[in-house]
Amino acid sequence: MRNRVLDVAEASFQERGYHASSIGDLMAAAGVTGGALHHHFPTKKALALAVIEERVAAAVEETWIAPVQAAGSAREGIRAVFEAVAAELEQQGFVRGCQLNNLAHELSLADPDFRFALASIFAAWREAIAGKVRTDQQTGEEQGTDPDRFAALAVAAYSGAMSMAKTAQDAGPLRDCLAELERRTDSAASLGRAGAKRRRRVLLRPGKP
Amino acid sequence: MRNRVLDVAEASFQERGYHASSIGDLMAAAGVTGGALHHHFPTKKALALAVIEERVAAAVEETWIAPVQAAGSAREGIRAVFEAVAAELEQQGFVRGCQLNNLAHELSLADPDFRFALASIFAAWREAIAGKVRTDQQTGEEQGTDPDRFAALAVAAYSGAMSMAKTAQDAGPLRDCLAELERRTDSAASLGRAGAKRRRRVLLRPGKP
DNA sequence: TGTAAAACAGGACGATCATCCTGTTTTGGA
DNA sequence: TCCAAAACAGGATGATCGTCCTGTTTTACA
Repeated sequence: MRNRVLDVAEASFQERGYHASSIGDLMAAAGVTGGALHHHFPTKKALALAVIEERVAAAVEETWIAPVQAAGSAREGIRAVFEAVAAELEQQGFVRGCQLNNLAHELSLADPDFRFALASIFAAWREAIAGKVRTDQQTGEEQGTDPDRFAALAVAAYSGAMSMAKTAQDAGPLRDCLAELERRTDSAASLGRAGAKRRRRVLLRPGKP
Repeated sequence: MRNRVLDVAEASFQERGYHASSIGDLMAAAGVTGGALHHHFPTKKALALAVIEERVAAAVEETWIAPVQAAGSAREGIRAVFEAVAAELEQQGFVRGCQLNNLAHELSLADPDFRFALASIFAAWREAIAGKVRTDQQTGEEQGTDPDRFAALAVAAYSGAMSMAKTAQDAGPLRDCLAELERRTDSAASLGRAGAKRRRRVLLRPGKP
């Protein structure tokens, strides 16, 4: 029951945002009475904090941290995630945006507790990438790379690309940013590999809302 | 009077967001009665649309488009904007975030009218940078650069860095991303210029909220 | 099996929200 | 000067919000 509430809250917060998600809507969607919800989550803030700490953090872990750590290198991991997310968005035909960024924009200034919880997820995300770069460096790669700065750009590029993709309802910005990151990587590594063909721009069909 | 309403709405939307800004609060802050506000803006949506089209678009024009077009090159313009914004944030000691991104996250999925208005601002922003790159290319520079992809990455990196800066209340991500973008630029251009010294991390004092 | 705590039901509560209404004042052109 | 339109005043209204309250049921353990 508690998990059913978290399920619908997670989905509603991502699609409608925190303030636009009313407790009544969540109760109806989860099939839960007021008393039950109030028992597990005394306030709406408590519910949102649980969503952030239990669901958003897990989503970042699943879609970013684990794949990057499992990849052959930080750069390969980043490319894999960008491509996987872009492909998923194009397949489902709708861009809901990044859960972490959506809530970060709406709640960071609303309450310090929200901000701290969200900031720690950002920090873990960045640190996972930076740590992977440091691992790569032990094999002689990425010698000229500052791990923290590299991680900051990777996270920022993804977050910003998702923001554009959500607004345009088009996964194009993700593919553009990945291509530009890789082109620069190629040049920096002096590989001189020919740039990829110009991708076709996929216009997504509008989704549910 | 109409402008006074737009002033407080613009500020409140950026600091608290759309849904958390009540008409009553805006009326009190602007010193405007309900009748006056309803005369100029029949609905809250109409008010937000006016803020987006008249104020947010102007803010992007002022802080990004004009400086980039006035700069010696696209890369110089981008660096100037990143540094100017980072310096401003550190000086005022508080990160309110990017107006466009804040509203884009909260409103893109809420209403198609909002989404279209926000998407056109993103498009103008990207096109201004891409256009500057094309101008640079006429002088022989940036031959290997795809203007649209380059612009996408610049906008995404800024948007994402601002998102992190807002959540961390620290301008560091902006400086990190700029440094990483420039390092890659240096390598790509084979200039071999020594990387900038590691910047000091400025922890901003908490602001008003 | 007995029992205390946890989990859940379902409605009540005051506050706040966005909108709309009927008037009054101000403005600008004839 | 006249007058119609725009600008503004200020309260009314119904809906919806988040929270809380009093009971009932289920669970876990001794």
